[in-house]
Amino acid sequence: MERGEQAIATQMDKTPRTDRGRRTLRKLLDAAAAEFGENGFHEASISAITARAGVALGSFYTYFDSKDAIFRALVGDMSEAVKRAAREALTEPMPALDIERAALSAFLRFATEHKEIYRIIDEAEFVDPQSYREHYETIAERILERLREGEKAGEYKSGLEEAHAWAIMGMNVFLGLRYAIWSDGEKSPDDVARLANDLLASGISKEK
Amino acid sequence: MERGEQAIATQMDKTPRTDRGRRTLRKLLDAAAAEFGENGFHEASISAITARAGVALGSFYTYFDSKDAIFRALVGDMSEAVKRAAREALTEPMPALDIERAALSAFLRFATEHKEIYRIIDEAEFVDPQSYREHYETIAERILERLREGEKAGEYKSGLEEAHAWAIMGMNVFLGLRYAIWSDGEKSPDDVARLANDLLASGISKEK
Amino acid sequence: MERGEQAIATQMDKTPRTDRGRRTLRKLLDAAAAEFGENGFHEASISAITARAGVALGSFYTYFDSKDAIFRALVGDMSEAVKRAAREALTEPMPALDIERAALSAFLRFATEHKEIYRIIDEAEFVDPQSYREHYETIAERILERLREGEKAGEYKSGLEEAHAWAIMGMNVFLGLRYAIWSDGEKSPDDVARLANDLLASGISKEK
Amino acid sequence: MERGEQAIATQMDKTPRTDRGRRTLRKLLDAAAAEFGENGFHEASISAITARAGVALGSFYTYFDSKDAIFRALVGDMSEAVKRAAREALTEPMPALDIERAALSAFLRFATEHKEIYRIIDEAEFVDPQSYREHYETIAERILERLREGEKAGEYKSGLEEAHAWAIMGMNVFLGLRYAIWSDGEKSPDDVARLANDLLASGISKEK
DNA sequence: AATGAATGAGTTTTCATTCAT
DNA sequence: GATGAATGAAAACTCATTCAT
Repeated sequence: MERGEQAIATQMDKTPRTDRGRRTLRKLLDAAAAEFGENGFHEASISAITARAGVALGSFYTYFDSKDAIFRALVGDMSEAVKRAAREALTEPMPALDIERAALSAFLRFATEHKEIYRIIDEAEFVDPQSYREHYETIAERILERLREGEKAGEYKSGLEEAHAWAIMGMNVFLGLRYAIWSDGEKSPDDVARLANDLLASGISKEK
Repeated sequence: MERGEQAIATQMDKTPRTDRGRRTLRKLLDAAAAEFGENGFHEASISAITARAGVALGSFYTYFDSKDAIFRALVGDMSEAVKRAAREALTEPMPALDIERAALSAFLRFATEHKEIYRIIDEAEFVDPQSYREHYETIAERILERLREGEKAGEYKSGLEEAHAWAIMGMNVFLGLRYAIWSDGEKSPDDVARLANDLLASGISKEK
Repeated sequence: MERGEQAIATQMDKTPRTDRGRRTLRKLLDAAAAEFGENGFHEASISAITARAGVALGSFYTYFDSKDAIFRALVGDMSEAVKRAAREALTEPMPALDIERAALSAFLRFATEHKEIYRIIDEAEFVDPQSYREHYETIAERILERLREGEKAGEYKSGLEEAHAWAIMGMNVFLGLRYAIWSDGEKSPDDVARLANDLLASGISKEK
Repeated sequence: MERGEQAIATQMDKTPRTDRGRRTLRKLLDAAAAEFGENGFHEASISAITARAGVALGSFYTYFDSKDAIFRALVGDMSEAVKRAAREALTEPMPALDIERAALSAFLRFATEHKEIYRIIDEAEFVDPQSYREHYETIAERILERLREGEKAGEYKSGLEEAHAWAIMGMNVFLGLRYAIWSDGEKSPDDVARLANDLLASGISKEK
């Protein structure tokens, strides 16, 4: 969570004006990520968050209007972080397929480091449906753009469309669930990504 | 929910002995499915469920031990129903790829009819993690079995493994989310299934 | 508070269905009257009310939706009780002036018995302004009607109007404050009423 | 609120020493009058007052010891202001009855201009009962003095006593409530005062 | 079996007041 | 004097669960 406070704070017009305030806000966001990740939105209590952050209960409300508000801030934050992780893995030009592989690999690595991301984003389906939907729609769009570019470059078949993007995203998400969250490292991110990339490239049918 | 009471009740040793009892149990399950589907586990209240079912609050505990219990029963029920829907679509022998297509198509149809499954199963991640995990693990196993059979039959490449099953399941789930839950019918289940089947068959790379 | 539960309960669709329930509702109303009377709305707490009533905190919400709700119920109840006290003093036909005297006397007696009435109705100005206003408007109307009748009967001057009713009500309310609430009985209700009645009858100017 | 800071500040030994300080105190008092008038004591918050006054939250405590303290200061201030308004209307010698009329008229005018007095003084009943009582007792005394003078001057009947003063005060207060606070100007202060004066002079009985 | 009243632990939220800068 | 962050006690309210009838 290296950035975001700026933007988040702006949305709340509770922007801290002092340095001390900025430090407290940061402590609260980190504590909330941990709490929500470990216990889920409903089990997490404000007082657990403030205890973890080492501030008084009331201080929470200096920075956020409600439990929902900090959750929403966090979802935006994580959503941004996931996308950034992918973006950062894609700096240099690569063949279209390699881009997908690198993106998945980066995502798996990120999810392994931040297992709480699944809980938090999944729980948004219930706590803040709009940002849940936006999260996936944005990612699907980005994938679709890449498909179009690969198509234009003659590396992909023609006729690719939104549904392909959702299919690819689904693959990635579930591979992440299985191998980043529920696994103890039996398969490395690169191995999983390579395997998925083969599937994506040429499917599973036996070539005749 | 055409069946299930028997099994559910068994899990609870609160099997109703009279006809009247069986009717009440059924009313409660249906009401719970609707409530949990509309409002999610935490927003749903026992009293809302009993009100919907038209029975007294206290009667709930004649049939279930707790709020968790009825939720768990429901997850099992829906999980079972999803699998059954797939199974029913797969009675006659078909080429391996066609089986996958038919299964996806059946799932999409089922999800369209029962939009509440997504909420209920997704929420199990938080309320009853074990059955959430079991749900997906069971489905992945079934897919893997089919992959192995297709492999044996020479229709699929060799080297298919668990990860492929998870990738396929992820595709299916996200296509369901996008086209069964969040769509107003812009794409028919069959269209989506065909498209996904092509991807599965031969991937997206331009063949040389 | 001899009546009212019926009406009050109706307004809340939380009508108790059993006898036990009706008894609890009554206990809560009485406890609330005492609490609000002694401590005022804001100092009174739900838990103090339930403690006084000898029921559990949660039971409060079986009968009322909020602290406001029970207060409102109580204001209606007391408002009704004040009017009833006046009405009961006015059963037999009397000369117009005597009616006013009897009404004031009855009011003073009632206020002496139920000192909490002032606090509760006065506080309605802040907690439930509408019923505060309605309370006084209704009483003023009743007085005005009586003035009109006395006028018609040739006992009162002509030209009496709403403002006279408010003036009379103000006299009565402040005499009640001074001699029913803030006095230790130095002047009997009848004495005060007689004195006010003289003022009302012929004013304070020296007749020429 | 043209004066008072001096006196108020004295009661608090927090008298501002600089000009800037005096300006801040004034801003706080005005803001508090507005807040308490609009929202009542309990709904009003210190932070709303300081926000309105355009000063920092903490600055409040440079001038007042507590929320109660500023409220009490305000009640004293308004109480004083009401009396002053009456006093100012009574500079030249007049017949006794005319004095009462002029006093009422002045009061109604004042209340029309400062509708917040009613809320603030009425709320004192709950927040600071002592000053509430003092407020009315002082006014009643003043009225009683005037009655005695009119009596001595042979303009009033003999036998007038405290109760008459309270009756007159009640009339005035309720006429103010009805025609200064709850009216949109349908009746001018002078009209109301004249009408009340007639009632006071000779009552409502038909003369024989 | 059914009913609906009773229970009370647990949570969010508010806000007057204090304090460090 | 001014600022605004920090504090924590206090209170309303919810609701799963129990229980008497």
